[in-house]
Amino acid sequence: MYELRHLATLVAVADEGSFGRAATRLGYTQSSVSQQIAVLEKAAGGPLFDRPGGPKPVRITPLGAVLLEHGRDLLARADSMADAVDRFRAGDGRIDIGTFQSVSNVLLPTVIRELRDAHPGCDIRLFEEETDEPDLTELDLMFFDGHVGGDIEHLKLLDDPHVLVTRPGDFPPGPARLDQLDRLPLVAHPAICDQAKVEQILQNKGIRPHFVFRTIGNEALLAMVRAGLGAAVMPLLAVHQDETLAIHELEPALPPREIFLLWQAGRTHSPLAAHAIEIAQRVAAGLPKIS
Amino acid sequence: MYELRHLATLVAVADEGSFGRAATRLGYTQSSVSQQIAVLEKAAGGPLFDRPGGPKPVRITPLGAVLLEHGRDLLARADSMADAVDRFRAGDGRIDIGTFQSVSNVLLPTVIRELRDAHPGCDIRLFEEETDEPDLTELDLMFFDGHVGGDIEHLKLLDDPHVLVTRPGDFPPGPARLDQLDRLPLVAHPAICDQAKVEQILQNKGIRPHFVFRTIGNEALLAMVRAGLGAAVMPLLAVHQDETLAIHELEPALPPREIFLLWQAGRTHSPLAAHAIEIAQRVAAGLPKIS
DNA sequence: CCGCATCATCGTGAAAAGCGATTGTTTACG
DNA sequence: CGTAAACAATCGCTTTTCACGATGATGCGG
Repeated sequence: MYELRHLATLVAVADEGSFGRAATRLGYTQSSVSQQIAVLEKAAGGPLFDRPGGPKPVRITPLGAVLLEHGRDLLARADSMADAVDRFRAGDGRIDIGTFQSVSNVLLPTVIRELRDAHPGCDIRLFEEETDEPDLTELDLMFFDGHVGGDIEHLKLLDDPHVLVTRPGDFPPGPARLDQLDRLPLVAHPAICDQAKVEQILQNKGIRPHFVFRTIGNEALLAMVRAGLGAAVMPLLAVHQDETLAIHELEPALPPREIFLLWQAGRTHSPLAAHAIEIAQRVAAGLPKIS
Repeated sequence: MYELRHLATLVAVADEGSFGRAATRLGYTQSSVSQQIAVLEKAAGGPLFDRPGGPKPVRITPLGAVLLEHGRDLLARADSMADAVDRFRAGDGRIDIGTFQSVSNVLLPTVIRELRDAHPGCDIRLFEEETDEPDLTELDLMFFDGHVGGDIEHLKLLDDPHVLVTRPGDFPPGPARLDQLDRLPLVAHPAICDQAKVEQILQNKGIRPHFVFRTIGNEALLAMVRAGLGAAVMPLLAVHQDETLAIHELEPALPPREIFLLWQAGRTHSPLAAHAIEIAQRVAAGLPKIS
């Protein structure tokens, strides 16, 4: 089998026209170059250079030219492979991140921006699926608001408290008592993932809000609140806060929505993924609480 | 430096999902595969596979995927290189042959046909230059009608006798005496190469033909003979013999045109070139004499 | 005919590749 | 819960390869 080292020697000899000069260029001795060429010639089945003898430069044979042409190509590609590895280790490369529309309206953009700033050459791909059973096999990382079975490792990023969102005049300022939700007209997310858990808890407490509208879109929910259709119980991070809306903590507090970062157990992270995890953790820790 | 052997192992492990099965496939032992991957991992600077332990298959890491992708490409190209070498040794490849219009009207087509039949995949390139100083540096072989200085090896293919060509009625059948050429209207090649030597000899003997037309084209010369412009003294091989022309040997014979096959001294021939030399020699030996 | 430049070859020591056996770990199955 | 099976890592060892320095062979130029 041909080896790259031998081909590098072949190229050096062809370039220099001399075994000795090729040896100098490569940091070998002349005899070593002779042997390497001999190995190649045995593998190729014929002489690769004509040795005129004396001070005349050696000349490639037709057979040698065949090997030389392919050899140069191979070496160039081996170099580009080494480059690709170096770039990857430096943080370049691709990362596939899974997310959910209902999550990370606040978190993800910040993480992505920091990641891009740190690794300008990287290729970040986002995959958004609304499902209870995420498929991590094709992803490096995934944001998710709950636990997941299987061979998954998870890192808890933050607790996102549920709040009541109303029009400023429709509800007395300050915290809201949970039982005040009973029979209240509410808009909310569809009853999947985290929302399902919230409604289960309310039901267990005998609290029956009146769900008048459901949508997956956070902005649509808030628009409905502004339009007076009803109030909203939703995770704080899903609320784009401004003066047209009033935020009320709940008492007693509902269990917060827990936001996790997931990845397949036992998997070695790319530098990019490792950095993304670190950034996500830091950004999550620095998020403002209820304002 | 990465070596092809290591990359082949990497690919086998990735394909098989197991160090042991990769070893079986490659004819190694499992421990050897472990070591090869370890070498690669040291070169790449990180793990290339996640080893879950137990019967679970090993899985490529992102870093490993980078190496794997390039490695497959490199190995495929190394294979194609080995193929190219094999094909070359079997007689495929390219051959560059130099020729002259005034030579090889008979010889070259036969040689080319035999060569193509024996090596259907080969690439034969012909270079025709009318010059007294042929340049062999870019050619594998060259047909030529004379000696050449420099580092040239030569193989004499055949003696091509000079003959007198006339219209059947214009000259008594049978051999012609050389002195009969004196003052005879002749058509001939331009006075270069072989033709120059012929005219030198005639002049030394005091024989002064009357050259009424010169052209490089053999067919044009013969057409002029048919048209009655004059007779022609030319090498036999240049004559397309038919009943419209009469061929006369010369007495005493002029030194024949010698046709050589030339190549640069000390150069290793490709199988194709070696075969071409052998064919040319055989075809030349089998050529018909004066008919 | 003798230096000069060059490549081939040989002997030696070092590095590596490969192997077999063993150990440790994880999974699957009773 | 314990055991067997599958698997990779590791260790000691042998064989092969690699690289070197020295020496010999060859063709060229004065």
